[in-house]
Amino acid sequence: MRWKRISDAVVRRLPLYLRVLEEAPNQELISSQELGARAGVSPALVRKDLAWFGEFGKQGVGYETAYLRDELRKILNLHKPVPMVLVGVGSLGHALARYNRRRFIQDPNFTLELVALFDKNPELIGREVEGIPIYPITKLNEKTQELGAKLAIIAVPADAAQSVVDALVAAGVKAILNFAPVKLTVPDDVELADADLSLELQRLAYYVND
Amino acid sequence: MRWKRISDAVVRRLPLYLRVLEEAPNQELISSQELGARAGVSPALVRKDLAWFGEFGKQGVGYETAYLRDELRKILNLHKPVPMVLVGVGSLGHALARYNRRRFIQDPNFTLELVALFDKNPELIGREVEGIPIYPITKLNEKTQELGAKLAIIAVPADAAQSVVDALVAAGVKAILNFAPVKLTVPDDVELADADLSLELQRLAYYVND
DNA sequence: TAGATTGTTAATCGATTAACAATC
DNA sequence: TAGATTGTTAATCGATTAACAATC
Repeated sequence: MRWKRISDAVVRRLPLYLRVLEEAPNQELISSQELGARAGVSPALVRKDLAWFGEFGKQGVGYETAYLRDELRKILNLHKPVPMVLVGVGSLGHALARYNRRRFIQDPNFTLELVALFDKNPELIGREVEGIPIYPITKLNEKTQELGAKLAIIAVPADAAQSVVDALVAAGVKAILNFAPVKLTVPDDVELADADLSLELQRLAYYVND
Repeated sequence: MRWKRISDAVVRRLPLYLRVLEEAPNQELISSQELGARAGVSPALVRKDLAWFGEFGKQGVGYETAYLRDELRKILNLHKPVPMVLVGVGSLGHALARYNRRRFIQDPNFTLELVALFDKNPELIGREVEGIPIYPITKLNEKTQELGAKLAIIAVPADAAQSVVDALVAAGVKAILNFAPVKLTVPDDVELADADLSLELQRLAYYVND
């Protein structure tokens, strides 16, 4: 880590700020007031969040849009290509792969590049999705290391997820986005984010009054 | 709302507890200790969360698994079928529809039923995904009301998302899961959850040190 | 009865907001 | 200079944890 341990709540807002800045390329300056309004965050919190990483603004003036954008990209490691792998090319995995690849091709700001897919189904091996090859899961360790991927997406069935996580961690992956509906365990130095759609929908059902 | 306004942090954990209970159908009793351990939550917090909705346990004994499960289902409105619609049948929408439908068919505990899909692409109209019909977006209001759907999923491009949200709200939808990468606006009585995959991946990139 | 565990209150912790001196 | 806005400290708010009396 380049800075002291920053709270997850803070890190979560950084991509939000970055998006606002990327959507305002013709604007020279932006105040915490305006940045906050567009990101849905209070101006004070915008300033406090940014202050964890340095002094990016000028008193009485605001922040230089392009400069702050570049600094945020560096903080988020998005200033250079980030290779990424995906495990589990079922219908969800397939869709996620297409989604990401297209985003990568169409949006030059989006530097997260899916470079390999893995599945255990022999029928899928050798095929590709939007030009990304599908490898057998037995090649996971070798390929992941070869490609230098430190970020991974998991879209395998629940009962296979933990063993896939373990294999990814062994291959040096440091952050995982998990779509399988199970609680997974990772070492302290690996970040795990759950994108559990069923859980989210069940939560939303709470707000649906008869 | 059947109870006073309950914090979002609390509601978010309820489906987690429900899952643990559903995965332990042969166990008569469960303590806050055990329930918490399996859900990844402290025992004290489990008890406090549940206490917002009533007294479900017995001192010195714990909670009756089946009873607590049924109560949680009622709290989350999952004790009866919840009709749901999805707008935007691109590759992501398509995959989400398949994913949900299969889950609904295979898992009797999963009562969220996708009943209609909408898209503006004329080529898709009249087709179906896993037996769910695709309607033109012009029929959104009529069909949503007819089917009584109060929960919706949005998987349309960013620039179409706000107008879709407005149409859903007008049709009586009370909770929306949004996959489009934009900040959307809804009235106070509608719950909006963002499932912004790019944002989540960008956040994870922070943890990938060179 | 003795042991265990709930429901609840008080203490702690962390995150957000308010306020303002510094300064562009 | 006068007006505006940052970076930062202090105050507030809310969520989690600790502790324990009630009681099964």
